[in-house]
Amino acid sequence: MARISKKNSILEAATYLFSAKGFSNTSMTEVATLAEISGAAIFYHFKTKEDLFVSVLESVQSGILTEFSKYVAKEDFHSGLDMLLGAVAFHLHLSETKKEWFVLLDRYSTHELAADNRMSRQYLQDIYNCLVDIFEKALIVGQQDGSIRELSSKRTALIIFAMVDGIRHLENINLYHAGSLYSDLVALCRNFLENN
Amino acid sequence: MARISKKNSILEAATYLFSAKGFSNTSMTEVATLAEISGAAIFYHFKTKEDLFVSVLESVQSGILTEFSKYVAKEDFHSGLDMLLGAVAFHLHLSETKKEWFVLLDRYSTHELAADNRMSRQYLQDIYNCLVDIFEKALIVGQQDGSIRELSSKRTALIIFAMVDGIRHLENINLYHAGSLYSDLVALCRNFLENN
DNA sequence: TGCGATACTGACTGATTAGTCAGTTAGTTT
DNA sequence: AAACTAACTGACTAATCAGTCAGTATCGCA
Repeated sequence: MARISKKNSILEAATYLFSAKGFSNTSMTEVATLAEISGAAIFYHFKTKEDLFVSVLESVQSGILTEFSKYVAKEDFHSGLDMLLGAVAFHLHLSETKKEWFVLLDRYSTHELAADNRMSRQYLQDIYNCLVDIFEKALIVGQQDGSIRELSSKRTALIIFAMVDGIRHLENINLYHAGSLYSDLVALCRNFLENN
Repeated sequence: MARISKKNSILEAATYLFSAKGFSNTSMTEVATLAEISGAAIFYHFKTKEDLFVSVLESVQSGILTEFSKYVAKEDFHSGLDMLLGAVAFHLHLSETKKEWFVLLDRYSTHELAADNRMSRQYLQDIYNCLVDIFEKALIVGQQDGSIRELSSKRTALIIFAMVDGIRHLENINLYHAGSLYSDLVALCRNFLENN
């Protein structure tokens, strides 16, 4: 079998469609068409539509986790504050290059599914913990090296995550030109965190 | 006709269901059952399902606009900074008491519909402009009375809106206890805006 | 009383959907 | 070459859905 498994092209098609149109607005037939496979073939690889969705979520989880660990491994910072601002910028950057992932996470149906599907819930938890942890770690480093003032690292990490997330949403609703706010956001973070 | 029009109970049922389950996961039959009316009766009052949704959005728009104008009319502030922090708190408060409204606004389908429905787009624009304007006005007042330092009121208003919105989302994903972050958020705003 | 309009109902339809299944093809092993 | 298996297909089904329609009940009003 020279070509990479059809299973993968189903996953890719499903990721794109679930992200672009949502779970219930995407039919298995559409996924099959995009993956260039018969409708029935999907049910050979994935038991149900929900099963397919969980697999998509799994691949998003693995994608986000590896992207962030690659980023952390590569970059080298002068201070905790720089590390945090860099993480904010990288988060915003990744959410543009891998928009499908983040749009999928923003969809309510994703969280509704996670409410009664253990594995989905776990994947979501992994993702959010990864996204928040990177801020928290930077905050702790920054407080140790003196670049960031004293404050609860856990709560502050959540607040910063909420801010970044909020900016992303603002961009998605397409009423305001939120892209131009990235620099303001970074400035706000610096201003708020810096050890005067 | 002693009882208030059935049209209203359809709207109420639809608001609840569209918010709780999403547009495509809510069937007209469900709406009818909850409104205690026959399935066909909905189509007497509303031409299509999309038409019903637009009416729901209209009622949410009118609800949010009146709630905020009532708030603005009632409260009286010492300074622009107090006005802004009050608006943040009120926004968070309203999003708890009228959760259906805000959940509906968070749903992707709402924005997808607005993308090719002029009236929906207008209602959404009204809502977001209302929510952002209240921050912008407070920022301008605060800069005039000296309680808030110099910064772009438009961009800062958007950032603050994004923050508040982000906190709301964080609460909805139900992984973190975001309610406890309200005070941290207000503190951050004060710290960032205050004219040292 | 009777007319017309408003507000509804039950029974239906055509389209779409997730999922099934019996069978076929292609590759691997013996 | 025969046997076995993994990957896949086309044709189907049962359920659900938005929307239609012909008819009915209830009302104000002439």
